[in-house]
Amino acid sequence: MPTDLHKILTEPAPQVARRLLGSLLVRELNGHTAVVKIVETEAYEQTDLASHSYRGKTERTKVMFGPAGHLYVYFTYGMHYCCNVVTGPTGHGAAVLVRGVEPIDGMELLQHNRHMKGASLTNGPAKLCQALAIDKQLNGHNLLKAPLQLVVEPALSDEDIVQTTRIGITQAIDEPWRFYLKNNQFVSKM
DNA sequence: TGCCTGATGTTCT
DNA sequence: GAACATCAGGCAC
Repeated sequence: MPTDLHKILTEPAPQVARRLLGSLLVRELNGHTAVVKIVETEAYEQTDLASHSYRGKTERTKVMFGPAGHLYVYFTYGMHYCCNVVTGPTGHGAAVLVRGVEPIDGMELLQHNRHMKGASLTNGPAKLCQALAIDKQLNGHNLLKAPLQLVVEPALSDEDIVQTTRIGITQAIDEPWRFYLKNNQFVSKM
């Protein structure tokens, strides 16, 4: 892993969550390529009651305790996948949930996977997983490699970023660890 | 526009 | 056996 990227991803999860805004995900599937920009994230730390890693390492959460820069995919509500970027040093259970992405290229591939168009294509954690065809087969995947690559872009200025409390959770709801880009239609509405 | 609910399976208590 | 980091569709207003 490039030193700078490794340095970025081993920072505390809230810092990584903020830093990943504007970064790109490159997905290769069936000879097609889709590129999306991350516009909404949430941080989950090991000390955080809402985090899957809070209760320690289990068969499900072991990826979160692995090296930074890997993908943690989990299945929820019986029908949805959500994807996280593992952060922090190995042995530390932290990750950044990707909640919203903006299509940059390969729109046809995303629309094909979602059977629809518009902002609701990728404005939610389970939606973007469906659009990018991310499922448990990619759990533990190294994000430096195809078919799913993370490309970190230069940090954005504070003026472009909004920081709020997290949504869609029932524990530790007061932690201000949700970050999203201002005026972006691909940020989830909830 | 906004609230409510059903779908559905894995994980942990 | 209950909780769950969700979504889409239906209904009332």
